[in-house]
Amino acid sequence: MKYSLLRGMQDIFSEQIYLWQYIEENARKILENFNFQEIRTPIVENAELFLRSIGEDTDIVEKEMYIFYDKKGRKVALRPEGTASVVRAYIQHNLFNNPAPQKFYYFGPMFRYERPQKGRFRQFHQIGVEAFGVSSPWMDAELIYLLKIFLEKLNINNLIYEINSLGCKNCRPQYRRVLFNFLADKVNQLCNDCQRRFEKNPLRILDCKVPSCKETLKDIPLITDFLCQDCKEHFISLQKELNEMNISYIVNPRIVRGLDYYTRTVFEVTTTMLGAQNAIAAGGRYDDLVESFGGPSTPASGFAIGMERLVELCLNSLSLKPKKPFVYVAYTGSSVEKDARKLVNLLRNINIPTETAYENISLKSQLRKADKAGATIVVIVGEEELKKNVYRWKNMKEHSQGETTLEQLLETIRRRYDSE
RNA sequence: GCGGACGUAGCUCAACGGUUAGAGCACUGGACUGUGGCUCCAGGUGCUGCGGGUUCGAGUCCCGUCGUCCGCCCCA
Repeated sequence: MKYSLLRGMQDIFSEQIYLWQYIEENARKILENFNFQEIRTPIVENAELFLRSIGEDTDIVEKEMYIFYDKKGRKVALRPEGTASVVRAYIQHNLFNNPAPQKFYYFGPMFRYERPQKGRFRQFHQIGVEAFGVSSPWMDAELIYLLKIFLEKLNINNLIYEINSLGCKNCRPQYRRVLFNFLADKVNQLCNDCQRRFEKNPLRILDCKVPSCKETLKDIPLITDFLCQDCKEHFISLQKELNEMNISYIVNPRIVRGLDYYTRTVFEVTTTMLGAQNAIAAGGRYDDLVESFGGPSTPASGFAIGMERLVELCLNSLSLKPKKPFVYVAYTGSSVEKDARKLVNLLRNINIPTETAYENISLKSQLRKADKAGATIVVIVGEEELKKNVYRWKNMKEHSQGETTLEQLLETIRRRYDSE
């Protein structure tokens, strides 16, 4: 083998692709019921777009970005996530002039240069959703509700929904100070990772899993006790609305997200089925991001679902029947090949999935192929039958066969196919 | 970025450092000259991931590299 897949990349085909298509079709249907519109943004963008929105001190920016320079020396990047691009598009096309809310969804590949594991790839895919112009917690609740009915539609249960509020630019700085003071004299009792986090991103210390840190930090101040009045009310309303919608969730004040732009609501949907990569969807509110990119002050909220992880769960929760041809056209020799070709095209033109051998091989082989392909009806275009102006048909499931005229053949196939 | 395991046929896996590397499933053809599945027969089933090294001799031992998996970091 001369060439093989780059590390962390994958080919998606055969059984898996049916799942991908099924998931995408269902996502589209549900998202459009909620009046989200699809948006397609480029995979390559100015690197600064991501560096500034995600945050310079985050892992994504520090070690995971695919950055390179194009022929004009522009610093560009493969997108590591979708929100920044949609925000860019929202501002660039003045979509804030349209009536709020403006709601978008996208499917597509994202790129992060990480060490691959199960459920973690360098090119991975997300279904993303972004809603602009609404600050009401109703929108946050709606996003979580949307996630829930989508995942239920895919028959995935046993998921854990966790929410938190990270406050806003008014209350978070105060919390940071409290946190800093609390941690200042404990730093050298913490694990190496936490000591590093203390310098760079103290919030991350909250979800450290090292037992000794957990012990040292059991009385750590929590953001939820320091929210300003508006943030507190926002968070309480969100919970009320989730209750109304019968969504069971956990308030986890230790959830912090890996991107810096979040404000107020953040949430995660996790599973215990995927090992270390347990997050299957996550998102939150980012009320300051549009303005920080030069747009008008615009509240916004969104989330992303990890396709590969979703597909992994669907392998257990769904069993899809593979796509098969309904009719297989076999023929008995080169003298009737042209007639077979005509029939194949005729069937396809009336939307009957049809397969054939394309080559002059024995009838036995053709029937074998028809069987392997899962065709229900085989039509045999035979020299003897053509002399009588009829086609031979064979029902592979009922083990019956007979001869019939072209019109009757098409009519019967049509009726049988439609009743499947 | 750090630590560990693994890599043999399309797939699942065997082979004490010692002949020409095997089994099942799948695949192709035939028995059946114009009729699938079942059975039987015959067969590609292969640069043992790749490149070096040790050795009389390497699928096996060593080094490098590529890839997969697991844990950490982190994330979807």
